[in-house]
Amino acid sequence: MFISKTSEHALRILTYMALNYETQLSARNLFEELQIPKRYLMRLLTDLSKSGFIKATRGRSGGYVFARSLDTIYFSEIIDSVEGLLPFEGCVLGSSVCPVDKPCAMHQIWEKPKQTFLETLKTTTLADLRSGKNIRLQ
Amino acid sequence: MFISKTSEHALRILTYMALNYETQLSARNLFEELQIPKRYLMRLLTDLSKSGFIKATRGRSGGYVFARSLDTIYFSEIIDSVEGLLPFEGCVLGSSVCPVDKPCAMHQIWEKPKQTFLETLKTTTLADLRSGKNIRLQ
DNA sequence: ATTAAATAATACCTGAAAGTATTAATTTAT
DNA sequence: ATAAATTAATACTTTCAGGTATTATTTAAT
Ligand code: FES
Ligand code: FES
Repeated sequence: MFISKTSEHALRILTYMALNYETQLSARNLFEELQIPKRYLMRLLTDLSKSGFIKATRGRSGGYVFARSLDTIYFSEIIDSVEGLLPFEGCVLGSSVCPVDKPCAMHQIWEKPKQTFLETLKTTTLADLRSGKNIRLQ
Repeated sequence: MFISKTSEHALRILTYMALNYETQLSARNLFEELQIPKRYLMRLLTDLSKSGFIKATRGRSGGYVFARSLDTIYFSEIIDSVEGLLPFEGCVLGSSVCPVDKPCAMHQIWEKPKQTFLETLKTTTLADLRSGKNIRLQ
C-alpha cells in the first residue's frame, strides 16, 4: 500500500538510473536489472520521458538519460506525475481536500503521519539516494 | 491512497458507531448516515461482526453494537482485519519484510513516515475519537 | 539500401477490489 | 400462524489499475 504499484515501478526505475547517472540505459538494460514486466516498463519509460524526468534517444543505439539534474527531482513530483498527490493530501475519509474549518473525525489523528509522509516526499530528491550506501532495488 | 476503500468504509462505520456507543444501530441507520452502498455496507457489517469488533442481533428489532470496549480497538487491528497490515510494514519496493541486514535504497528515506504511520495506527483506539469535537464523517 | 536495435503510439486483455443481486435464516409484532 | 424487519450466506457483475500485443517510427551499423 501507501503508493501504487506503478509509482513503485517509477521510483525503482529512476532510482536505478540515478545510481548510474553517467550511463545511458536502454529499456533492455533496465528490464534485466529491475524485472518489471518488459512491455509495461517500456510504457512507463515513455511516460517518464513525456513527464520530462528523462530523455529518450531513439534508434539503434538509443536509450534513456536524465533530462534534469538529480537534485531537482523530488519524490513528490514523481508520484504526482504517476498517480497524483491529491489522494495523499486530501481527507482520509473521502478524496476531497481537508476543509480547514470543518475537519473530519479522523483529521487530528491522521495529521501527523500524513504530514510526515508528504514532508518526506517533498524534501527528498533522487540525488539523496546516491549518498546512501544501499543499492538493493527490490 | 494510504488505505483501501474498504478500510476507509470500515473506519467510517466504526467511527460513527463509536460516536453513538450507547445505541444499537441497524444497517439501515448506518446507510442513511454514511451513504456507503447499501448491500456492500451490509456485507462489511457482517465481516466486522465476524472479526469480533461488533456483535449483531438478528431479527425484527436487530442491529449492531460493539462487542468490545472501545479503548481496546486499535486502528491497526481494524485495518489488519480488512486488508492486512503487511503491505504497510514491509519494504516499500516489493511486498516482503524489510531485511535488517540488507535494506533497499529507499529504506532509510521511508523509515520515518512508515514508522509514524504505523505508530499512529497502533496507538490510536476508537475511544480516542470520542474525545475529539469533530463529528464529520466524510 | 538494408537490416537490426532501439523508442513511440495505441489498442486490447486480465485479475482483483469494489459493488450488486438473490435467497436463506432469525426474531418480534400483530 | 403470518407478516414484517432485520442479519447471513453466497454467487454474480462491474470497474479499473496493471499488464500485453501489435504496429509504426527512428537511428546507426553494415
Ligand atoms: S478532514 Fe478528514 S483527514 Fe482532514
Ligand atoms: S528494505 Fe525497502 S523499505 Fe525497508
